[in-house]
Amino acid sequence: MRDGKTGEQIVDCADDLFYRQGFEATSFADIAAAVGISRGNFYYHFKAKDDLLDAVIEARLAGSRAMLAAWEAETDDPEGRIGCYIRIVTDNQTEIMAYGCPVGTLTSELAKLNHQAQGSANRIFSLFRDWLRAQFERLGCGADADRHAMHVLAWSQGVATMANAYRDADFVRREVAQISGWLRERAREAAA
Amino acid sequence: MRDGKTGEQIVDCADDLFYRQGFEATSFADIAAAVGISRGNFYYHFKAKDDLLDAVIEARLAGSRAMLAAWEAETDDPEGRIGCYIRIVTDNQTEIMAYGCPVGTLTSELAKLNHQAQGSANRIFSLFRDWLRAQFERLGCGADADRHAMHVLAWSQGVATMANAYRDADFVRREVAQISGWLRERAREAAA
DNA sequence: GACCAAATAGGACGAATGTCCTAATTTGGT
DNA sequence: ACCAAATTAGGACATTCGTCCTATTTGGTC
Repeated sequence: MRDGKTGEQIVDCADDLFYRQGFEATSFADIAAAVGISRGNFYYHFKAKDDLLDAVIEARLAGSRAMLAAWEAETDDPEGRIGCYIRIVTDNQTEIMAYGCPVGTLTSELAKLNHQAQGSANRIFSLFRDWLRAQFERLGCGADADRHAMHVLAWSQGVATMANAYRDADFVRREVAQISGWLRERAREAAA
Repeated sequence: MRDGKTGEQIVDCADDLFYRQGFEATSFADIAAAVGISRGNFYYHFKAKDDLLDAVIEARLAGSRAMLAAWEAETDDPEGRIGCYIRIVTDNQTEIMAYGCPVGTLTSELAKLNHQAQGSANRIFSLFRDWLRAQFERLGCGADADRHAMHVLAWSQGVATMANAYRDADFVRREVAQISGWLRERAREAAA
């Protein structure tokens, strides 16, 4: 499973299609057409669709970890790092306006399907949550760190949902400015 | 179409199932079993699944209008009315933690399916948006009224998404308290 | 060049889907 | 009691789905 190039191509294409069309709405035929292989060849690499979903979630986890590492390399300042997270919504504006947040829309879909992979998908949320909490702790927010992390997560999810509904780039910019102001205040009050 | 009791029962059951399972994941067999009619009888009331979706959206619009009217009857105070909207997330906590926001999850799903009813579903958002804007205008927020309305909408969507992911009632309460504080500040600065 | 395991293609399978058709039943007015 | 219209039931339909099975091809090793 997941060996060599074809396995990775399947995961990459499935990742993309799951994001743009949703998990259930994406069939093996869709993925096979995108990769350029036959449907039958699928079960050599993944013995079920759920296994493919697991692999996609694992890939997203790895991608998210790499993104966090890049942000950590970019700056040592906690406020700046949290700012990196905030800027996701503007950096990926086009995709978010078209398809929403990859994490939020997947977890919502899996929750409705009552799918076993709900827990795995939530681990992506927890990855960001824990990382944000660590930054808020370094900022000196103490016991409020996790609450602030949840607040920022919820903020990004709300912005993504409304950006997807209204495709309004100005709204996204305004919200980024507003939450940045909130973050600055948290940093100021923690310094005191 | 939509005449008499059976038509309404179909819409009610479909509304509920679309919310709990999603639109695409809900089949005619599911709805027929819930209503207690045969699958074939369906096409006498709705000639296609999309027509049923339209009827469900229309029913949700009507329900939302009724809710707004109830809030308007409850209090004349704009801040109090906006507070009614904010309290949705606690009043419907159980359902939201299990299935998310009915409006947000539907629009997200339809966006991914690139479904024609996207526009209709967005009208539910706009119903609340316009109503909230009107309340902020009466509060004296002037040109910021629509931005505040979008902010409150995004806030509720973010809270619903995270509540759904983590099923954390305390988080919901904290966020309600926080946005209520924000609202009070907007009222205070508008009064000045 | 022979051999073998890995990888791929293509089709078969049953189940489920949305849709449509027709016959039976119920309803309401005369 | 009767009839026409409204309503319902049940099955047929083509299609698509995830899954499985079996050949065939590929690529490397002696």
